[in-house]
Amino acid sequence: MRRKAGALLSIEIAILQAGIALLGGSDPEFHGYGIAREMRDQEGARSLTAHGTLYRALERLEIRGLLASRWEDPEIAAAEERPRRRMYRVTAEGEAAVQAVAESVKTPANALKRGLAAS
Amino acid sequence: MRRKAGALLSIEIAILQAGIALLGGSDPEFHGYGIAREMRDQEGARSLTAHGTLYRALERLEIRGLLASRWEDPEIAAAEERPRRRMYRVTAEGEAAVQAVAESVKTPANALKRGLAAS
DNA sequence: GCTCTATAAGCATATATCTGCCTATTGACG
DNA sequence: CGTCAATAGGCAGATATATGCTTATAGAGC
Repeated sequence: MRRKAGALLSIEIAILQAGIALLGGSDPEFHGYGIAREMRDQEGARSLTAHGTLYRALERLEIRGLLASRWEDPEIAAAEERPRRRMYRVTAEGEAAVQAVAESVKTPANALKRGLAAS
Repeated sequence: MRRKAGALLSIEIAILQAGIALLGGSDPEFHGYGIAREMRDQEGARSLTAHGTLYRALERLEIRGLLASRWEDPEIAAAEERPRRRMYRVTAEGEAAVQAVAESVKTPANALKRGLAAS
C-alpha cells in the first residue's frame, strides 16, 4: 500500500494503544493471540484472516522499534500445556509515536502532512 | 463402531508397525505429526481430517498400554522454533499385540475370532 | 437375522506463531 | 494527473496437539 513515511496504520495504532494501556499495570506485556481475541470480540468479526495481518503488523512495529518482544520461557508454556507465546511490550518510542498521532489530530492542518492513517 | 474386544483397527496397526520398525534403530521414538506426514505422503490424500482421527488413535493405543509417551523437553522445541512434540514409543505389549495379529493372519480360521480388522 | 448402541471417523475449532503467494490499494514521481 | 511500484491485506497452509459435536458403522445381544 505504499506507506507514507512515518505514518501508522489503524491496526498499528490499535495495537499500540492497547499496549500502552497495559504499561501502567502489573503486567505490561501482551501477545499476538491475546490481541487477536480482543479485536475479534470487540470489533466484531474482524478475523484478521488467519491472524496473518496482525502478526505482520506486530513484526513491522518491532522493526520500527515501537514494540519490543521476547519469547516466553518455554517451561511456562509447557506447564500450561499450550504453545509458547511471544511477549510484546510498547517501547518509549512506541508511546511517543502514538502521542505524535494524537497531537496531529488536535492540529488538523498537520494531520495530512503527518500521515495520520487511522481512518 | 463397537470394537471387537482386543481387536486392532487398521490405523492402529499401521501406527504400531511404523513404530516397531523404529525400535531397532537409534531413535525408537516418533510423534503424531510425523506419522501423519508419512501417511499423507504414502497413502495419498488420507488427510485424517485435521489429524483428529490419528491423535485419538494414539491416545487409545497409549491407554491400552501398546504405546508409551513422554513430552519432549520444551527447551528443544524452543530451540528448533516449533511447537512441542509428544514422543511415542511402542511398548513390549504393543509389539506382542501386532505379533498376535500377524499370527492370526497365518491361521485364517482364527482370523475372524481374533478380530483382525486390518482390512 | 435384526435391531440397538458403543464408538470410530469426519468436521470444526482452539491454542500460538509464521510464511508464501497473489491482489488491491495508495502514495510517489514524472 | 495519470501511471507505476511498494506494500498491506486476504487466503492458504505449515508446525504440533487436542477436544467437542455429529454421523456412520459394526459388533453384541436377543
